Amino acid sequence: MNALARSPKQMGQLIQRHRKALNLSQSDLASRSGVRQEMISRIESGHDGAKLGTICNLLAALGLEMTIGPRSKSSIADIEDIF
Amino acid sequence: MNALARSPKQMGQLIQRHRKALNLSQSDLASRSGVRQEMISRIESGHDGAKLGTICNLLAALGLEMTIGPRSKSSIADIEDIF
DNA sequence: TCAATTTATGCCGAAAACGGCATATTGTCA
DNA sequence: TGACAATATGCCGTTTTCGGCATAAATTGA
Repeated sequence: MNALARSPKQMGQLIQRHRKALNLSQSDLASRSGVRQEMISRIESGHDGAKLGTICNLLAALGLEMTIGPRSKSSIADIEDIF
Repeated sequence: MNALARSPKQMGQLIQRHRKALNLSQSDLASRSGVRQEMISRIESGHDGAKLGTICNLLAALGLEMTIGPRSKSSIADIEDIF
């Protein structure tokens, strides 16, 4: 299922969600991705300003990928984010 | 149409493609997004290490959005990038 | 309850982003 | 060919990332 990530904050939430879905600790993800546990913590908690390369490394380590498309369809992900 | 962006380089190419599709100059996009023309130039030409927030601003100004999903389907975007 | 694990936070230093400005390079069109 | 627009590159100063290490706070399980 694809989820929206319009802001660094949403991106952090998605990374956390998928990490937990894989039953990985931040340290596990850290050793897989090369990104340190402390940074993962900061990124997941909405920390603005992570580098795109860092995010790409995390997503790859989680078996995820980014796609770009027209901004329109209000998907289920939007509604989930409200609550 | 949704396109893959697994790396900062791919992301830059996509931003450039969509900017041109809208007939915008880098300066036009700069004033819309708050990101300076010089940075847009560097990002479009594969500049590693832009901040996620900067990318989000550019995408929003282009009417685009990011989605995150499982890494699997080799889409047309992959094949395009080979050539 | 208590210990172990997990997550969050603080500080340091090196490297880099980014705003800002200047200017070189390239592209376009008359 | 010449003028103008668009894009690329260089430098400076401030801010921030990020690696690295330490440790506090929170969570989990026995």
